[in-house]
Amino acid sequence: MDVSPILDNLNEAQREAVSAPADNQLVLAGAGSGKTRVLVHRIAWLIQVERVSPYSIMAVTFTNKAAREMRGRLEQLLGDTLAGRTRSMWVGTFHGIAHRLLKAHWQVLKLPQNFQILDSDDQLRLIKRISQGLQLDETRWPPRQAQWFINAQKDEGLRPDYIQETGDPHQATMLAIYRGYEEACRRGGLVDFGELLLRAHELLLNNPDILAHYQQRFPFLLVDEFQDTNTIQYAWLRVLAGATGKVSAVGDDDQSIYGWRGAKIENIQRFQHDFGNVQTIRLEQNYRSTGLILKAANHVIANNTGRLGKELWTDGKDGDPIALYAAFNEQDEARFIVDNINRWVDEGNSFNSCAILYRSNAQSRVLEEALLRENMAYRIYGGQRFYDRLEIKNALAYMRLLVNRDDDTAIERVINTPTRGIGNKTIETIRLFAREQGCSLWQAAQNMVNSSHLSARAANAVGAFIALINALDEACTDQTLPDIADTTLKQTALLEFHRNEKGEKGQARVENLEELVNACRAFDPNNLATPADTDTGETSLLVQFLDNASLDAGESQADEFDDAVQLMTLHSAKGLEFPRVFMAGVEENLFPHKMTLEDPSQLEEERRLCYVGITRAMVQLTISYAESRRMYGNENHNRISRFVREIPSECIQEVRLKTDVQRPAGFATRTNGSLQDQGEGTGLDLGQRVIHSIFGEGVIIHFEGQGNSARVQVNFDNEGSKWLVLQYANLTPA
DNA sequence: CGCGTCGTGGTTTTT
DNA sequence: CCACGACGCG
Repeated sequence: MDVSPILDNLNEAQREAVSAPADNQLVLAGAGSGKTRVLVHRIAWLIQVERVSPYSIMAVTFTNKAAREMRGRLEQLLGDTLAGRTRSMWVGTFHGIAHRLLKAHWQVLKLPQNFQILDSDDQLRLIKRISQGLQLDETRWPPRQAQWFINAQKDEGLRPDYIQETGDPHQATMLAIYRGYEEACRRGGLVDFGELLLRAHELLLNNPDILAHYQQRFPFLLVDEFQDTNTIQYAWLRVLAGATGKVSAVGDDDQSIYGWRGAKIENIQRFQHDFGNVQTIRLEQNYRSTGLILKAANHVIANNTGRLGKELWTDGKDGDPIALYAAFNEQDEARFIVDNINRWVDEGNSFNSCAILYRSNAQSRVLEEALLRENMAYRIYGGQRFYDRLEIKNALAYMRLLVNRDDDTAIERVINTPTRGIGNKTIETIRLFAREQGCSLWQAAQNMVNSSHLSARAANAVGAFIALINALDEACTDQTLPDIADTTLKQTALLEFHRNEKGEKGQARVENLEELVNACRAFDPNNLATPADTDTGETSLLVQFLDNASLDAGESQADEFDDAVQLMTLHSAKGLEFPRVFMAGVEENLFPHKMTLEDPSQLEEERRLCYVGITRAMVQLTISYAESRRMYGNENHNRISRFVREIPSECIQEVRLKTDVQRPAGFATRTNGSLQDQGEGTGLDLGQRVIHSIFGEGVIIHFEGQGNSARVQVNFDNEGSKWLVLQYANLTPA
């Protein structure tokens, strides 16, 4: 067997990981160390050298993107040898695979065959209704909090009956909502994300024959991003592996940034204990960043305790030092970044080689405004995803009703969208009736139209709705998926409804709806992140499409190929890399965020987030912070983040503006603005302290325009920042 | 039912 | 400060 294609071009550690004995292994893969590569080559090794059938391999990831990438690269690496048999391998997300198990064993689980997946939006709506049903005051018991509670319990594998009651009234209320919610899900055949995992776990735990089947089928399990597994995922994996299954766990404890939503970094250590004979391999050679960037990252993360220990290194160049810029305020910071991008692009680089990373989404606004002012194309990641959009969810709700009339969440969503005279009053009456009868809203509505439970007008409207759905169903029989979508949009008048919406919003929504039809046309069940078994022939294309829409929300935005600056939070940057990275707002209280300062473990997670941020940069990293930042309406003076202080000074070069104006103490010397915007010839300078007869003292933060129209933005100590026309402002240096 | 006003809350996000 | 949701009026 010629193993060279599998082992060539791997470094020693990678090779060791790929060719390790077919046993349990833990691969600690540092940022940019070729993790996916190792995973993919490991699978190839198992198949070609260890002669493991692809049929016996399961590979689990967290995101659909990662699953798709893995499958793609796998097919690329051994497409020929496998001759299409990659399909028999299970590659997917935890949720996708759990879904597949539930679909295969719906009868055992006492689920309706076409159970629907509840996304977090649907979940929240449902919880709201449960709370209302329990007569709870929404301000005292915020549905969001209940949702958080329920999901946290499910992540820990806890059903209501297993939760220890503490006698705490708050817990009691949350539990009551949880119970009501579970009942509603059971009645409606609804399964939320946590439930998918929980059920998949229970399926194996409670059915020895089924467990034995899967244990035999999958003697080899591979898990990506192991540091992100939560309690239930870990438990599921452990059950599935049993005494004989071999697990390759790949992850990086230093990049664990999802503890706040249940990920258990400890699972890595537990894995070493719970699974026998674990060989641990570290991938520390980095192929992404320059030496100084890696040095900075290593020093920052070294401040965390309890690490498994890893140090990135490169045999590449040291590269440029990290640039550090002290901005006056967030506007100045944004302008600085934009200026730098301009210069970078002037040097022949592309816009999409630049990423601006920030801790919280609120920071993006100022940055966007600055980019907009410069007419610079940008793309924000992590916005609303395609299948999460209101208009799309409405359309999907209609399509769900075609599959299952008893889907209450779907009815709730569209019974009066577009408006058809079924007001809140009527809906509430139907809900009440349904609750009394223990039936679905659809059944209740049908019943009430035929009896005289409703006013003539309401009965008319509800009857029309029922007729509409039935007629739509009829019209869609035997139609292709895109035709079903198209017919739905037209017959329900959704398209019309949004077309009549005023403003650009309606326009965008119509376009999205048209895009939905395209998505239906392009839908290929064989090309999913987690493809269904070939033996699920009973499931209609429509059902598969709907399931996929719930499990894979689609990329947040199109225009992937535009040359645009990339904006995103540090969290969503994980796994990505960019030649030029700007980390903005690196200040105490913002990053680390002030909510984390009290708790050492949360603070360490912030530090890992910083580590993730630094290691995104390939060529040049620029860190900036603002000495003054407007947050929630008032001015904040934050100190530079402790994380910056953890970077060795030889890795950093402070950016200073060339200027000879004296600065008041406390302000870093200003640097590098674009020259025409610095108020030349006005006797004033950016960053200068000035006095205004009415507003008092402040600092100049912007210049704009020339001559008579020249304006200046001054950040006044007591009045906030204001734009003034220079000619009339009568500013004197302080 | 649709629009306006008031009040509140405001890390991070995938599935 | 600003965005979103609840509530009340025409």
